[in-house]
Amino acid sequence: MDLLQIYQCFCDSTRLRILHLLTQTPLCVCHFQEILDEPQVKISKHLAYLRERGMVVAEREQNWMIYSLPKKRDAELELNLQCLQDCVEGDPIFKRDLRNLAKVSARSDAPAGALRL
Amino acid sequence: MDLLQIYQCFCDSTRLRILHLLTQTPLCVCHFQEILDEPQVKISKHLAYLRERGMVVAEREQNWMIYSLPKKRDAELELNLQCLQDCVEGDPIFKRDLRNLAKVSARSDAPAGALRL
DNA sequence: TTGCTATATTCCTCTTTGCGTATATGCTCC
DNA sequence: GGAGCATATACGCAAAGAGGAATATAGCAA
Repeated sequence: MDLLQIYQCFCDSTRLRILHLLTQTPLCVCHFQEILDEPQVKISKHLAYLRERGMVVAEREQNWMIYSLPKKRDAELELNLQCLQDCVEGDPIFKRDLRNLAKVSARSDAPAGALRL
Repeated sequence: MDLLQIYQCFCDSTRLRILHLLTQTPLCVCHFQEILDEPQVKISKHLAYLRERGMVVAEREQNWMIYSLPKKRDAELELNLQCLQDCVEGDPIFKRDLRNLAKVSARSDAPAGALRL
């Protein structure tokens, strides 16, 4: 995974929001659906895109697929994720996503692997 | 110019190399051609792409168009340009670009507005 | 088995992007 | 004016991307 692929992954708003959420906690697809308020197919395809490029990893837990950032990330990804977090500070959409994440996590109806906050 | 547009501008290798060079100095099109060793039309179109999105500004100086980063850049662009510089530290292609830039600037046959190192 | 939930994939369409060839524009000098 | 240099734009094309509708797959429960 090189720098160019990082930027390619970053250049869609849904993917940006997904990655931003994953800097907080692992999540399953239905959480993304609820937090981002986007259709399942859209979420699923963007997650596949990210996965093919090594930006996220997935593991199945019963019915759910838990997506997370890879444990070992190389320096470029780490730098850019940090930069992303700095950049979206104060952005209303990303802030709302975090609020929605808090709501979802408060319910704690999540599979064990997700929502490790 | 929002964050998404920044990433869209960053997700092509020619544009990345152009922006990387511009963090060093303003340059005209023929300098990019020589430093990057890419055809004129390719350079010109990527510069147009960047210009349309406010990532670079251009001013004419006689026959030449001098491209540079905007004097006032908002925080997101600044952060990402810094991140880019950190990320390409040690990358052979970007290093070669800098060497080629040094060669070109040593010749100092540049229009007055370019190569303000 | 059947049914249900969660997720992935296929098919299709539309738009954007990237590149090359060719041509146009803008400026300067004669 | 014309020639020549530097740069931009138009056109065509192939490939990638994004989204929706429909369908397929995987796991679980009864």
